[in-house]
Amino acid sequence: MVAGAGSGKTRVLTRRIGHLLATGQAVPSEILAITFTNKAATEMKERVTAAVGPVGQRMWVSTFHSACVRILRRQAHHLGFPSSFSIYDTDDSRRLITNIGKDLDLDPRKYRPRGLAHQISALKNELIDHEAFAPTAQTESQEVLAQVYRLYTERLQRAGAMDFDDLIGNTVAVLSLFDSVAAYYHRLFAHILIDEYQDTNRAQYELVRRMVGDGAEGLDPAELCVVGDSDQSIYAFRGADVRNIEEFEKDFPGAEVVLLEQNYRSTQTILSAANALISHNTGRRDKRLWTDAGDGEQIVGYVADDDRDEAAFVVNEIQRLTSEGLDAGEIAIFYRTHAQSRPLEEVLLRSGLKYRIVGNVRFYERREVRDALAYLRAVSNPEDDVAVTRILNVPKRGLGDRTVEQVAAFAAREQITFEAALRRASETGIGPRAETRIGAFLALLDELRMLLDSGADPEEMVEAVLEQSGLVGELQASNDPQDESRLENLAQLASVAGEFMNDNADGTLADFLERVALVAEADELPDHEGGLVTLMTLHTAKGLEFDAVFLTGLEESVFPHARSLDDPVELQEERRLAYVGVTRARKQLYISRAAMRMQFGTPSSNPPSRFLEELPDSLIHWKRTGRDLSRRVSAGGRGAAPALAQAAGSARRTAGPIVDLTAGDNVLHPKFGLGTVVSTAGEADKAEAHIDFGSEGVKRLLLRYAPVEKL
DNA sequence: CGAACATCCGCGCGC
DNA sequence: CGGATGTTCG
Repeated sequence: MVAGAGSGKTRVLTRRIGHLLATGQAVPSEILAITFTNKAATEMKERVTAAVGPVGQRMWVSTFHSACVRILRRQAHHLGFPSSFSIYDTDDSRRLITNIGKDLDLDPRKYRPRGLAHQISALKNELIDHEAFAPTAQTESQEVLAQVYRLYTERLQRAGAMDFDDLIGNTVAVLSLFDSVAAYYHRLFAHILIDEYQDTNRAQYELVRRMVGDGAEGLDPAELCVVGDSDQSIYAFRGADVRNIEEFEKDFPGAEVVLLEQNYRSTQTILSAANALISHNTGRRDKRLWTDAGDGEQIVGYVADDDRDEAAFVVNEIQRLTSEGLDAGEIAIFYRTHAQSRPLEEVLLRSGLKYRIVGNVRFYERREVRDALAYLRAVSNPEDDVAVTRILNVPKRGLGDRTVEQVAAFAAREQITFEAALRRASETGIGPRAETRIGAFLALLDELRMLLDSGADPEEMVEAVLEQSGLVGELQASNDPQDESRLENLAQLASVAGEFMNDNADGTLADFLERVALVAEADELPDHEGGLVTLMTLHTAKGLEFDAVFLTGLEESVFPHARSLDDPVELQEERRLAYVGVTRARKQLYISRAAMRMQFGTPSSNPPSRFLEELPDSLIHWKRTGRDLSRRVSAGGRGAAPALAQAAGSARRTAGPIVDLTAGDNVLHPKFGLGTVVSTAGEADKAEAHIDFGSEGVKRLLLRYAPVEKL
C-alpha cells in the first residue's frame, strides 16, 4: 500500500488485522506485525485485543529489532551465541572499536572510531560480513576497515554480544543457514504485516523475504501486507532503501498496490504547502494530498534576528494559542538537530509554560545510568568485556588506564575474556596493590551473581547494584550539585525496574536489559496529555500529529543540514524531512528562521533555507520578513565578555606570596566569587583551605596556586 | 593515580 | 558552548 501522509496507514493495518481475525482467516498466534516503535506496537496490540479479547496478546506485534531478539533468544545457540547474549548499543560498539583501534595502533584522527563504526554498520545493513568485504578492499583505508571489521566481529562473538545491526543480520543468518529454524517460523506465521516499509534497509528486506518463505517446505508463503510512503523516507542515513517500497511489486509478484491520497489530518493550506515542497524532488511517484476539510488558516512566517529572538516569537505565539483555548499538549516545536533546543528551552522556562523535550540527552544514555546497566550486564554475562571494562574503576577503585591496559594485553595474549584475565591478575605482573583491588572488585561481582542465582528479580538486582557497587555512595558523598540529579536518575532506574516487574512478573534480568536496550526516543514520548508543549527533532516527529506545529531553523546549513548541501541525494532526503514536518500539523503551521544563530559557541549567519522559496508565497502570512531585521546584526551583542575572563586567567599565573587565612575570613576568587573560609590545613607551600563559595559550593583550594584575595 | 586545568574539536538524524 | 582528551603536578 502506497499511502500519503495522514491518510491513516497504521489504522488501515490495524483494521486489516481485525478483519483477518473477525472473518476467521487467521488466529492471533499466526500474525506477525512490525511497527516502527515499541509504543506503536503496544497501541496496535491493545486496539486489536480490545476487539477480539485476550487471545490478541498472542500476536507478535513489535519492532524489527524486538522481533529479532525474541527469535534470537531461542535460536542464537545455532550461531554460537548464548541465549543471554548482550546487546551493544552505539556507545558500546564505539568503545569496542576504539579499543581495537588502539590495539592496531591506528591514528585516531585518520581512523575515527565513529567513522569506522558507521562504515561497519553500513556493511552490515547490506548483509556484507567481514569475510565477504575483505577481498574487495582496494585502498589502504578499506584494508584497515576490513581488519577492524574482522576483529570487531570476533570480539563481539567472544563477548557473547550483538550490536543493533547484528540483531537483524544474525536473524537472517539463522533463518538462511538452518532450514529447520526457517520451517518453524514459516509454520508459525501465516500473515506478516509491516508499517513504514519505506524505512526498511536491505537486511530487513532480506529478513522479510525469509520470514515470508518461498513455499519450499510445502507450506504456503505467508501473506504479506506492507504500508509506506516513499516521500516520508528519512532514514537513508542508516541504510533505509526506498527501493524496497518502490519495487515492491517486482519483489513480490502478484502484489496488489493501493494508493491512498486523501488526507484526514490537515487543512488544504498545509497539504498544498506539502505538495509544493515535495514536488521539488525528482523521480518520485506523483501523489497529491487532498482533503475536504477546507483551506483553514494561512501559514505564519517569521524572520528573527537571532535564535533567541526566534524562540521568543515561538513562545509568544504559543501563549497566544493557549490563551485562545488550545491545549499546550496539542502544540509541537520541531528542529533539525537537538542542539537547537537550548534557546527554546531557556525562553520556555522563563515563560512558565510547561514543556517536554523528547530525547535530548536520553535517559538511558546518561553516564550514571549506563554505569549501573553495565554492572547488570557484567553480572548477567561475564563475557561482556565492554561492560566489565567500563565498571572496573567506577566508582573509583584506584584501577586506572595502566591496569586496564595490562590486563587487556594479558587477555589478548591468552585468548581469554577480560574478567578471566582479572582472575589471573597475579600472572600479569601488575603490583600487589592493584591485585588486592581487583580481588575486591571480583568479590563484588561474585556476590551480585550469587544474588542473581538465588533468584533475585531485576528490581532487586538494580537495587543491589546501586548499593553494593558504591555508585550511590559515591554520588551521595559528592557535593557537586550535578550529582544530585544523577542520584535521581539512578532512583528512576530502580523505579523503571519496578514498573518492569509489574508488567512482567517473571521477567528475568536479561529480559529487563533487553527492554532497556531497545527503547526508542519515540517510545519515551507521552501521549499529548498533561498540557505540555512538545519539543523534538523532525526525525522523532514522524507518525505524530499536532494542532499547531512550529518548524524552526529554516536556514541553509541548519535545515537543510550543512552536510547535505553538496549532495543532491541527501538534499532530497532533507526535503522529505521538511515534508514530514509540514504534514504533522493539523490546523496551524508556523515557519521561522534566524538571521544569526549561535553554532559551536560562535555566532554565525546563514541564508534562508531553500525550502522557504519552495513554499508558495500565497499560502504564507509573514509576520516579519528579512527586510524588517534590526540593524544591530553583527554589532556583537554577545561575545564581548572574554576580556574579564582573560584578566582572571592571567592573574592566576602569578603564584605570589601565600595568603594567610583562618576560618571565618572572607575572600574573593576571580571565578567563584565571594567566599568564606571554612577550615584550613597544611603549612607553607602545602597550605590549603576549604572555602564556601555559596552557590558555587565548598571548594578545596591549594593556597600556593589559588588566586584568592583576602578581604 | 587522579584532580584540576588547558586545549581541542565538534553538531546529523537512531534502533 | 560543552564533552572528550591531553597535561601537569601534589
